[in-house]
Amino acid sequence: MQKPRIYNTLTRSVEVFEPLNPPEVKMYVCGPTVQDLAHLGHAKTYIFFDILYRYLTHLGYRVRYVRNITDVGHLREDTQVDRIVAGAERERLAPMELVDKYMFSFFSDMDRLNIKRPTVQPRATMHIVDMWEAISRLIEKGHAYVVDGNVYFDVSSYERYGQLSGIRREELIKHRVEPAPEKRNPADFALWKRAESGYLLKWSSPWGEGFPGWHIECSIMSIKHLGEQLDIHGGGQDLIFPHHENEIAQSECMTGKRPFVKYWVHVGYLTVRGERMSKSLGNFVSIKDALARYTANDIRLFILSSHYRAPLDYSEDVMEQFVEVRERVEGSYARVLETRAEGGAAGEAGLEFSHQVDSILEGIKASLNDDFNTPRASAHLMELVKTVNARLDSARRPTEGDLEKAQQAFATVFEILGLRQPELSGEGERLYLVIERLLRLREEFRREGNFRVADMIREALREVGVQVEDTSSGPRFRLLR
RNA sequence: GCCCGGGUGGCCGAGUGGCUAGGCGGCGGCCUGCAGAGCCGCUUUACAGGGGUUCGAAUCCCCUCCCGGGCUCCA
Repeated sequence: MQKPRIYNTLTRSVEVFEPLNPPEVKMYVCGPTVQDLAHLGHAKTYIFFDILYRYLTHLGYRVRYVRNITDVGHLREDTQVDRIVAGAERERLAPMELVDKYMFSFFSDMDRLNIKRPTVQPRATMHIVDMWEAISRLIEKGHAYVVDGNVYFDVSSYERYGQLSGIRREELIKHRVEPAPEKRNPADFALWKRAESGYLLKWSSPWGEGFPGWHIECSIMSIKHLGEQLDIHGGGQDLIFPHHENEIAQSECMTGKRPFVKYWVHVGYLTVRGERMSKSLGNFVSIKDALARYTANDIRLFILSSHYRAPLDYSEDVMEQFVEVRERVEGSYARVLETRAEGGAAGEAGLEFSHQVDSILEGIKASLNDDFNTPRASAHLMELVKTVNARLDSARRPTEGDLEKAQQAFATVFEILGLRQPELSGEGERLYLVIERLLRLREEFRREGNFRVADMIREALREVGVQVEDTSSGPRFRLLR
């Protein structure tokens, strides 16, 4: 079996993927801070890791996939206020009410995008005690120090600091924001912050009441749920520095084991008119808004269309292109199912057709093995569509074997890429029966040559989103979105 | 300022030295009562600009222009 190759941010090169302990794969992906609605930028990252998860599973790896929920400890730079606390004030909710609201909203978004649920989805607030045990260990080992109820990581105690981001140590002395004066070094970062009286989200600790720093949670949760060394750790490119850099420092100092993570994987930004989609720029589209307009498959095909490390520019014009793509892909698959339901000619799959389909599937695997080149994989998917359509259209009726081959190929590709299979009779059998009766009636008019009435029926159905198409084997219809 | 990525045909986007990316859109053909869908063909001597290396460069080197990102807020 050809092994996949993947780009490792740590080495800045594409490497052959060899997990530490095959066939087991330990994968950790940084989840969202649940303070607000998730947007399409989040979707790009999590859809990519979903494909990574699906593909490695398809190859036979046993993947343990952990994606956390950050529900505390993520400080805003300007105010030094926890983002959850800030969000709670904004919406006049208790902090944990806000967390519940957006955590469940996020889960729902992920399900609707057909993103598989990770093995474990731990929450930071469920690991407070684990965090301070780890912080205590770092203090004992001389990697952290306490000042007035705050605990900081001592960056100078870890000589490899900067390895992931490539930031040089002398650069770190500079700073944009006035650093907390009690820090020994401006680059030191908080492991535990003291909470002022009246602060809503706080826990008691060996250093007084407070709350954890943002970076420590991912070290703790990944080690707790996956062990001291991971195969894959990923997230958006924005997390390379400081979040992941700090995670490496903490984790390796804590466990004494190196490397903490074998492959660091980072996903490029979703942009709008060239600029990064973000809350602060106000150019974001929430996943819910996007799903009100487009299907999950539209969105997934769009995201698949560029390489995961490259930026991808969002616009409605481009989305419309992918609506067309999706209709073509789903249409081809639906025709296979329909033709199969009607019954194909007896016989095995044709040799040539069979070879064509197999080589397309090989092409998809080869593309994914090559640093998860999903644009090339989707080009192969279009090839499958074309090949299958041509077979369905040909004068020689497709055999049962052909149809089964085509259906299996689509099912495999859909599963790996996480595309939802179109359903032939989804919402309500009765709707379908009504449409069929109408079409039967229309056939009668057509036979009589009464095309005026036949076209009226077709147009009326079109107005309510039912596209009627006449084919040599009778009329078919599909529901438009 | 320092450090990373980028600039590919009307549009989106693969491609790291020779071999058709793919899609969307447009045009034409086949099919069809018409439409739609599908298939075939064309649009495609595209690679920011200028030098250089090479038998050969979108791909390697140098310079210039432009864009985005990171430098302790972000997936």
